[in-house]
Amino acid sequence: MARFTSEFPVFYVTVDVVLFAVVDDRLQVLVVERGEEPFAGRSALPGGFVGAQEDLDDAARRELVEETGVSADGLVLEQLATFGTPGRDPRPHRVVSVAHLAVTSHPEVPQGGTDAAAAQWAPVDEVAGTLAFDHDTILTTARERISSRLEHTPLAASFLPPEFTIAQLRKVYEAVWHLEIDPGNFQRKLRSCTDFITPTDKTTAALGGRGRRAQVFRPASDPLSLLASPIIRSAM
Amino acid sequence: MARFTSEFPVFYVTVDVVLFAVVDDRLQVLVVERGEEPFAGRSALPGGFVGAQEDLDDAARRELVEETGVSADGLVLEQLATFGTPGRDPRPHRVVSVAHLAVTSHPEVPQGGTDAAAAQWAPVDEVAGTLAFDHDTILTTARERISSRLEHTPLAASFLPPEFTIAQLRKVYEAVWHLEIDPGNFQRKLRSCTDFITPTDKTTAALGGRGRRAQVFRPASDPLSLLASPIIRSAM
DNA sequence: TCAAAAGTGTTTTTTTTACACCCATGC
DNA sequence: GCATGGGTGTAAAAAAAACACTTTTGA
Repeated sequence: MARFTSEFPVFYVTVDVVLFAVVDDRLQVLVVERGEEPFAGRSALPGGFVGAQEDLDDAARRELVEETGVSADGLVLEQLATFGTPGRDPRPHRVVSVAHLAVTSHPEVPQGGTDAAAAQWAPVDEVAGTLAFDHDTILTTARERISSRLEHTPLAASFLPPEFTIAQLRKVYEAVWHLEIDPGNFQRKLRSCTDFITPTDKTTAALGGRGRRAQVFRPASDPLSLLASPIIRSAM
Repeated sequence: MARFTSEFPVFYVTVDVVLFAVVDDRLQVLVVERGEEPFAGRSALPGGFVGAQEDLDDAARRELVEETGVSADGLVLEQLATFGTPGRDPRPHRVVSVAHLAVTSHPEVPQGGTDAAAAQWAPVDEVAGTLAFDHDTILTTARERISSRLEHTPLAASFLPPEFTIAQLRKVYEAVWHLEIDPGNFQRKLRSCTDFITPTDKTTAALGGRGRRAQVFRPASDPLSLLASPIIRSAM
């Protein structure tokens, strides 16, 4: 498609996306099964080549939707890091991949139809160590980043629908950080962060569980920016 | 040099380096004066094209040394972010730049000789807003990252020679964070972080100032890893 | 009535901050 | 001596952690 002649080396540039969600109280990542060599049949992160006039994060969003069929609305996405070691792709040409971190609150995968057939959610702990290319390294980097983002920004709400309870938020922290948090202290702490969440006038309808109905909250500011200032300071 | 024909778009990949040092108790950055269009005569970050078989951080280190003549030993370098918006380089081809963050403890610039003639240290506050390409954006990103690294890792020692006093370390924090830190509290806090610094049996010889001689410290672990766990928690 | 989840109260512990004060040294 | 920077002491304030306890609901 493009022909290039130059005095400098040229590269392919791809994007890969680590899309996280909390499903069944566990941190899960969206992976696709590779249909072609190299690594045919192995799991890999969704991703692909960046268009000639396409911005990097646009490419990441596009590839994610194309390859997995997840919906792009409300999807939080930020650049993670770039992986460019010579030989990271076993094919002859040099491929540099700009990895992105993304979070979704509705972790469905529309089965059938497009490429999405090969996409599925997998618990991070189970899939770690099994991925194609250098995607295990990318996944590790992404886990570190997501932990840090939860500590320093209001990102946790991005794992949840627009309205949620404090207990749901707590389960996000517990899933990502892999520890138990005292419900009472968490309650107080989050209620004091008015830049993070604001109460609505609703309580949970009789959904599912027993126990007292919980107050419903919303993120304090839309759009929920990844650039927000530190919110949560310690792991409790 | 390389000829490429492909069904996918191809890119040039460059590296840019934001090299910080603390000079005269101010955070300074190494910039080069551009000799060619575009942006001839303007200041820019040192950087250049990645070699066909070269790793990204190797390229960053190489370009830094080639363009500025700083010594590479003891240089701490980590990937910052990748900038690839179409049109960020006004020339016709698409150029994606992988920016790196670096810190040096000996901010000399060997004058004369190679390309280094055009390199100089400049206070970050003064140079911000004046750089070529999208280098102002890169610099802003780098400042945020360096602040964060100082808070969460033992990176501050990388600004100093192998042996240093607590007051010197304090001045690094003050320069980067742009605030004053209580010397007494800082002393106690740092002395309690035994993973960060360890005392030597020396005190400062009669160097420069009046006042009591200070205890000399060393980084606790060599090599001083950027991956170390959080050290300093609040800004005091 | 009992278990489970929401939410509040209270106490203890730890960390942070402010700032007074002593020590050592050059001028 | 005295100003300057190094370093310690101490107490108040704030934050974090632990955990008992009350409330509200479904079964």
